[in-house]
Amino acid sequence: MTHRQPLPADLFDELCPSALLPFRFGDKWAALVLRCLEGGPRRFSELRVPLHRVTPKVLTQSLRGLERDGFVTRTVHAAPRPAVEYALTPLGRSMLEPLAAACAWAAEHWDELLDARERHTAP
Amino acid sequence: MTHRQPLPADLFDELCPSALLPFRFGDKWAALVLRCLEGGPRRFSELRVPLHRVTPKVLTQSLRGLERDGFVTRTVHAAPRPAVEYALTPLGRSMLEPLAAACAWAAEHWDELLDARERHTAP
DNA sequence: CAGAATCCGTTTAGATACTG
DNA sequence: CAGTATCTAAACGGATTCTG
Repeated sequence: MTHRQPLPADLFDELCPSALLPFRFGDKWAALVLRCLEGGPRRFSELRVPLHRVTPKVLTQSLRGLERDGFVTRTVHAAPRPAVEYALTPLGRSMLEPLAAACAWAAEHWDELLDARERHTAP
Repeated sequence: MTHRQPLPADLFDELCPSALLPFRFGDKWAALVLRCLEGGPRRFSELRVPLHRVTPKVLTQSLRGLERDGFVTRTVHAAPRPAVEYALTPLGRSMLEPLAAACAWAAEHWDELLDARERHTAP
């Protein structure tokens, strides 16, 4: 016996798109945005500080995507002064847990990955 | 007090790229490929079956990326007959756990997300 | 068998500047 | 303040064809 269990005939029927979703549930910055909202609602300009390397256009895109998928809400306050607040929905909040697990993994294995990458380019 | 804790000044220093990594650690199919290798080494043509919707080029790209980052190994066997086997490294295997958590989340909340998306396009 | 080569269309990101 | 508008560049994904 050279091989163990057979693979399913079509992984898309089995896993897709659910398996893909958490890894591509939006755009490049979605994960970071969600984490920024962990501590409570934030305004656009507040989010721009930690994400200052993301242009406003891209940040807006990201937020729109997350809003569309039900991860965050967008609330406009006219008074006392113009402001827009983004907040996590229960769905968005429920995503924080697997997200944190993935981030913890990354933090722990980041070095190994960099080593592997370096070894690959300069053997 | 309108707001809670302050956000870090630069999320990139704090989290990036580690926070981004698990969500974009390669390409679109990387997660699926890793899951295919969970049960043991597989040959290219074996992987093509469950991933038959991915063209060989893209699958190769994916595998090369995973190899570069130390998630999988690529072994060429000349005898008894030409074959190439891909297998998980310990690093790749360690990724399976957070991956499974994320997939479980997706399976559980997939409906909610679809609902949200539908409600958004057709309110 | 296990890809490589080529071409191509779409999506995504980023820079820059401007506005209700 | 909270974006929008434009433009450009790159990445990504896919179809097709070919090869050691």
